[in-house]
Amino acid sequence: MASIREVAQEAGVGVGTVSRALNGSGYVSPETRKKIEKAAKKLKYTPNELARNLYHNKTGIVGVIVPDLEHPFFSALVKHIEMELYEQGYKTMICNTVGISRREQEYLDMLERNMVDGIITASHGLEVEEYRKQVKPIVSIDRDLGAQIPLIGCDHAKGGKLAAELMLKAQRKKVFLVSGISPKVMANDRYVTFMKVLEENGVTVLQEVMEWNIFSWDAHYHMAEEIFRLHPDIDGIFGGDLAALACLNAAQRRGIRIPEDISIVGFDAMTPSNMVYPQLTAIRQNVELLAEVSVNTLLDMVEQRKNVPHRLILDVEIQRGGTA
Amino acid sequence: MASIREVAQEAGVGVGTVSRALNGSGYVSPETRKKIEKAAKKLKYTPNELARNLYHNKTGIVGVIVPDLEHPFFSALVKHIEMELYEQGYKTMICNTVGISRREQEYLDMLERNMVDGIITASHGLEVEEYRKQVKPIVSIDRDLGAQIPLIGCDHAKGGKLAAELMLKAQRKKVFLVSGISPKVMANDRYVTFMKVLEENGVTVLQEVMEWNIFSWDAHYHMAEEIFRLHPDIDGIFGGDLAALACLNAAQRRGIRIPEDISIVGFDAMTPSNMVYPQLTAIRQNVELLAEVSVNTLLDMVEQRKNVPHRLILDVEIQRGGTA
DNA sequence: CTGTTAGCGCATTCAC
DNA sequence: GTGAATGCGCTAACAG
Repeated sequence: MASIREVAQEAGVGVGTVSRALNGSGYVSPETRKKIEKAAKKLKYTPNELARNLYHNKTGIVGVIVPDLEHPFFSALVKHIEMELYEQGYKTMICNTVGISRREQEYLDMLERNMVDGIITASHGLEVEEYRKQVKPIVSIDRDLGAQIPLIGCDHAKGGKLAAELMLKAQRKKVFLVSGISPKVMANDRYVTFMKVLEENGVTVLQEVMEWNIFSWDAHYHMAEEIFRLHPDIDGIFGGDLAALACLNAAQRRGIRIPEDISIVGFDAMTPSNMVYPQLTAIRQNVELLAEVSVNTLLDMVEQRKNVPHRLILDVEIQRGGTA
Repeated sequence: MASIREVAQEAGVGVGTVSRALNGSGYVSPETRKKIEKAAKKLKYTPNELARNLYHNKTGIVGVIVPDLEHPFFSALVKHIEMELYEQGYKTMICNTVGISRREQEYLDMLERNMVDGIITASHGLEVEEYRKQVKPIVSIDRDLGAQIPLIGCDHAKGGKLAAELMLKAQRKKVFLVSGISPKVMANDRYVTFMKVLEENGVTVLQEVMEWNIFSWDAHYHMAEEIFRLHPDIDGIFGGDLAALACLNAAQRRGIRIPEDISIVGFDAMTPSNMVYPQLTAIRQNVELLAEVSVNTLLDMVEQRKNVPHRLILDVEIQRGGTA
């Protein structure tokens, strides 16, 4: 509540001196420093960060945009991003777009209004053009927003290949692929590669396309039920963790033996994939690393530390479970 | 980049007029308004929110403190809090304390420095005294921080009672309770009530106390393994969702039949409880409502809309699954 | 109806 | 070494 001016008055010095003393910038004689510190303590002085922000035109806040915080992948991603940002002295403002691209737009506006110093976006409802207009720091996860905006993601193609190989090893013949609908995101690569590898080896691949911004468990479960109803003869399933888990559950409910009758492979390998029995076999992406790299790339831009690379592809690996 | 002054110059009017025209406050003649709007568009004027914040001494940001964003309950809670805050025109700043009370303290400091207008805390590592010092709006979830700070939580006692009744109905005789260690949080009530009801009915209750700020799946799983190793003869388990799911998994791995041999009941009934097979029987708290009430209570304080109640207890209900 | 002025609280010149 | 003055960009009160 007390301002720097009141402290200066109390200590009988000028505001400039108080500022220097408390911030350790510039020279202040030991005695006046003592006086100032005493005055500050007496008045319970706390610097008003809003004034600082205005002066420096910087808030130390980074915006993080995700489609759904309740989704295990995004909650883990945000958690690690927040921790990394904290290490580097930044705060995290979060936004759930829940499929509403207007919300994405509003966050971009906040960038322009200086409310945040930069943005990490993992939600992709908005047109690329809107992003291109921005001049301030943005980092994109899993979707190419043009040459000006760094892109970070995992090696989806390799993930698709690994998943396909698991199907081949288990000698599956009729495999179901649950994929997203958006060709714009990198995740699409894993479906393409998965299909390509399997079809080259004479395996039939059926496909179900889900709305790419539907993340609810119920939606996944209904889809799983439909898959088994319409295609009772499939012997393999590949999809995101949630889709895979929903299929596992639906299969168990129907008494299908796993992995004898069917192979199920997920993608992400987040915590819930370990909660089920048997544990889900899945392709794991390294969320911690993804968060760390995203944050550092963004802060390189914010603080103009160095030139940032345009795209970074992180490795993936197999989480061996009991479903494939 | 362009400031209000430049717009005023471009339009050939004063800054006050520009401010009024663009904010819709005060009267501006249609023609000057046109001029101003044209000038603003030409210069791509965007108001700098930092200056506004300084003037109003308000940021429109609410801080949300949780122990672990990756935990299903907290990720759902934060999601719904964020959505509700958004509806009311506020932004969400988040903080993962991951058990480090220093982080909680730093967020309280931000309150004092005016970086956030208020705080909703669901993390309880810090001493109550530190909270009591604060004069700005704080709402606490699940822990009593004194008469000045509104407390919101669910009816843990009823939850414990419902869980106990499930055990009684299944005629369990030796039940294991996985509880947290902190007597300061409301969650403690459910353990107390659970034990009380069962012991009154002649059921033996064993107990394992977990570090209350450990939320990792691995920790839970190891604990579950230990429980079955040391107490192979138990026929019932009650604990948080994660503990219950870990026990379910460990039981299935050991070939224990569920629910024939053992009843497992969770608390929270978050999404992962539906992913397993059979679906977990659990006590559900209404996270959406919890989020909504917390936000509204806080904003009542921030905007001084009305007197806020000291404590609010939300109802719980049984999620019927296949494990009890 | 509109232009001018005075802060919001702080940090940084520049004289002294 | 230190104090006074200037400005960050905006809003609101006050003249005109």
